[in-house]
Amino acid sequence: MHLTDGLNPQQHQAMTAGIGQVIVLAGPGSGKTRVLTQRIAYLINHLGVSPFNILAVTFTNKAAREIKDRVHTQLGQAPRGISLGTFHSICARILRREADYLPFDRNFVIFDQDDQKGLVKQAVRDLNIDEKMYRPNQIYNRISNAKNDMVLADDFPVNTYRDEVIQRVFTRYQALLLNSNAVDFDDLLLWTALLLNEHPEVRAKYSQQFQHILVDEFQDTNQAQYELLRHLSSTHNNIFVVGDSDQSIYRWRGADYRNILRFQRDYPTAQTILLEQNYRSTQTILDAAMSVIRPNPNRTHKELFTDRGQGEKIIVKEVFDGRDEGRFVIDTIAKLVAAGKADPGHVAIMYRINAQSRELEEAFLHANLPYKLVGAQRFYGRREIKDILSYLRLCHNTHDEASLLRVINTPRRKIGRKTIDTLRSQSRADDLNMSAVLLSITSQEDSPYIAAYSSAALKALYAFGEKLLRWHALASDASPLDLMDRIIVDVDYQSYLEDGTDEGIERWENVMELRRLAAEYKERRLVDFLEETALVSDQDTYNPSANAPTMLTLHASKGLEFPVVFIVGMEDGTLPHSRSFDDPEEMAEERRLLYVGITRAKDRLYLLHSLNRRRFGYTEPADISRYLNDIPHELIDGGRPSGIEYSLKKRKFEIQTRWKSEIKQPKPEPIAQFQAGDSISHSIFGEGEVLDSKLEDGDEIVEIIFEGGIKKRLIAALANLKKL
DNA sequence: ATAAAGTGACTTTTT
DNA sequence: GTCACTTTAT
Repeated sequence: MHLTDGLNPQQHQAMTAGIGQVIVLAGPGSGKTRVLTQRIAYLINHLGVSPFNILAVTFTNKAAREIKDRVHTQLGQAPRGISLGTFHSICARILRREADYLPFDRNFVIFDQDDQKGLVKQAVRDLNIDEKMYRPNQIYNRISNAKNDMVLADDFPVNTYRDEVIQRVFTRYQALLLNSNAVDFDDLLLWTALLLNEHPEVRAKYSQQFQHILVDEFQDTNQAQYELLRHLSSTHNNIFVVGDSDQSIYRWRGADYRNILRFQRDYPTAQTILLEQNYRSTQTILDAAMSVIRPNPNRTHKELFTDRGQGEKIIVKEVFDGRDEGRFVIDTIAKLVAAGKADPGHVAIMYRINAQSRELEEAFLHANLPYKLVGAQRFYGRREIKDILSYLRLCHNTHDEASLLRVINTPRRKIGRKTIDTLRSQSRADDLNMSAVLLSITSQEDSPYIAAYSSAALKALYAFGEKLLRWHALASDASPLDLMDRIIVDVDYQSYLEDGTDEGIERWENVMELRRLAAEYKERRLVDFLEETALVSDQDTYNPSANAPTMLTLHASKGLEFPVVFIVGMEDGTLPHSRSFDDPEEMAEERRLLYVGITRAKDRLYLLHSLNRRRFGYTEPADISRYLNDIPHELIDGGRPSGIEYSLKKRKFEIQTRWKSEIKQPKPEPIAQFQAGDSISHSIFGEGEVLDSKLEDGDEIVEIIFEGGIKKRLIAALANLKKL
């Protein structure tokens, strides 16, 4: 296949643009990834650029992988030597290589958000600041925002006393990070930008290597990332960026879509290319999307068009509450599938906040239907996974206090709070870190720290310290897998997890899953394993296989597409979220968020709003989202009235009475068919014994222990149980 | 030193 | 209603 096959004139223009600065403003579904990959292939094949001289940056590993795969296909071989990855991973690599210039060594660990919050808390405590007044969470946000804007602790703007306190915490926090030989997520970008800024020779080196720079999702860059790109392109100014300011949804993380304007100002000779033709959605969906985004101020309108035709109208559905919402979604999917109009795997259900997934999940569980969840309780956020990774991190870099604190008494090994406090104060007094004190106690008979402990405490510390020394020695040449196995055996992690509950078994299975991942790093170093596990994102957890509907936040939906999309919770307070009400910039972002969601849909779009919404455990009446009124009636199925004609109170009443009459319908009261002691068989789980059976909400819930000791709670009407 | 019981914040979105 | 963290009891 020739490189230019199937490209429209604008895409072709972008691909073949000369060297220099190019900005591609790409509407949703306009083939921007395609342009990016073909551009890379073009550089290599037509301009004879060595892959070694190309840098392509994305925001997620998934996007990076996708581009890499597609370039591979395009070229017929892997682009060897190309630098292609997320901002964070590219920066981590540079920092390790250039550690000599930096205040940490090349074995630094990367602190994730949990570690960061814990460290802020630590800093607050160290300084004897009231945690109630100065919430670590809030301070963490201020610090993170400052770093994204390239503001260091010394330059932190102080306007109030509170700012002054935050500045002190910031300073302390940064010192603690270095004490652990660690950097946080924000530091990866910040340190790299500072490094390039302050060391012309390093800047020249990388700028000369990366002769051609390509950036995906440019609207999501923050100040640090922008400066980074400026430095990296400083000797040649060959920079090709792709973005869409209407899809900028990470403002709260420091992203600034105005970087697009800055780019055009900083590079007045930049070529601008507009991609407006959409290859994904029906015209109806595009029209709805445009009607939602149009009211945003200060934007250049893009007229999205497609040759796919009008397609189906949009369905707007009012439901009574979250339960009703879930039932409607499931019912509708069932009907579409039965009619052969969609596969379950073609469906996405999107919401504003993660908490909304719960009621939807319950609906699926109740109906006994499978689903996929993106993000939420992510794999790498699980306790058992963090435990094991902390062990590995600690072995790799013993200075890592966050990891030490996590594992020093997990599983319980009689090292309690008092012992840990002593360890901490000793380390602070001598300006060391806690591991250094621990290892001193372990390996030096005349260690000055020994006297402070009881003999029982000393014994416990000694036992752990010795293990740590052995693992640390192993860490330099054993594979990640071997080290992990050694640790798991040495601390008997399995019996710690498996406490006889289903949850314990599940946790152990997760550890085994991590073990499988580690096994893939046989030929690679521990540091690579740790780095890649630290930098996976929720969005990377999306698994397109398995034929089941996907639930995800609107944020997580960016970059994906689905034939059928449900957007639930279209209510003022949820979408737009009430936290955004008082800031016009944030309100504009809420619109963009909905715009992103709508434009994920290829064929069918359902917008649901509920009359009642659960908040803080209590159900409250909710108002329809203002955005629904911006969608013209003719796009909506049934020509449903929108705007002021729409009488909310009347509708509320109708729906409530309808709902009541529905539930009043005499449903035959089921009689419990099973009782404790019955022997039964199940098509999947095999034979088992009933432990308990009770009626809940008109369903018979049976608790069964199957052969092999697996306990399950099943709904009798759905589980198809046979009495034996 | 640990397990149990109680308290209070929290819900926006995440590399 | 839930989680994480703190206090209290053993």
